[in-house]
Amino acid sequence: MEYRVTERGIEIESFAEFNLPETLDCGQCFRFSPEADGAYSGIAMSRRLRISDDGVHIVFEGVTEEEFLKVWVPYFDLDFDYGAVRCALAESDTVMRQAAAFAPGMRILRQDPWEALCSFILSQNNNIKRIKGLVSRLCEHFGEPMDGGYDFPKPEALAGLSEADLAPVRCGFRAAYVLDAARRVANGEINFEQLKFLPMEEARKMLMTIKGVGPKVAECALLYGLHRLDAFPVDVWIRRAMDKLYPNTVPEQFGEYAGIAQQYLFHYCRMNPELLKEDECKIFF
DNA sequence: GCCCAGGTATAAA
DNA sequence: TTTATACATGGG
Repeated sequence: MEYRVTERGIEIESFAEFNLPETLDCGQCFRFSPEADGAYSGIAMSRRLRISDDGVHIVFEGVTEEEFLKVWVPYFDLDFDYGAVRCALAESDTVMRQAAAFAPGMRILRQDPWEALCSFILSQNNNIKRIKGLVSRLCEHFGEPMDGGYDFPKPEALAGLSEADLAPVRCGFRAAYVLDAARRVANGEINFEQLKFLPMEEARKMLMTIKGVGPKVAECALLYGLHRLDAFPVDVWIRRAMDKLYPNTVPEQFGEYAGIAQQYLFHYCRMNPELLKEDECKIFF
């Protein structure tokens, strides 16, 4: 990844395979938000980041060379060729081609595994706007204060709490699930280093021993937190589309990039909800 | 009020 | 093994 050190921070040239809203506002993370000037600001990996893209340069504002290379190149997966994956997936069928073309600048972030697991436990039976609110309150109440915000709380900070303690988060029945996850991660029963390399089916099974973690949350933790691009797509919308598109097949058909395929489809469907309405019969039906 | 939201646990068929 | 329902909360 070519970059320049400037007085504003680290600059790279804008390129088609890195689009800020497509990457940071596609439902894979919940801690970034756009500002009035179009730049995105948020806290990830225990650091605040403001990042802007004027179409010529992408600027990691105030970031040092060391931090860029150590933190943000991995976080945004900048050394990986998403164009090649998009091309490969586009060959699989016409809907996948449209979905991949809809957000050509989407990348799969390498998020902190605990934050991803915990965020997607909170995500269940919820909408993205409210998920952001829950995550935000969890951080405000239990995360370390830092740089005009709060870090995502470590599992150890939550492991000793009670459901009553989590009341201000207003996450309802998910409180018990978050606590079980925090305890099991804190005491080492759930080991992310191990999950990173375990065969997919075993990794899913291990995560699903956590209360409130089913196949969907497990998939999200594996894809977004452990960068397992081969995680099975099990989102209900995607399953519905896939059952129609690919009858009598299994969702692993996208092989090592099943997770990326799922994220393209999810974003495409979420931004174009009419696609999944049977009576309007746009694409999937 | 009613419906739904990036689901899951639980019970029952 | 598959199918139905409750679950806390709040935005549309």
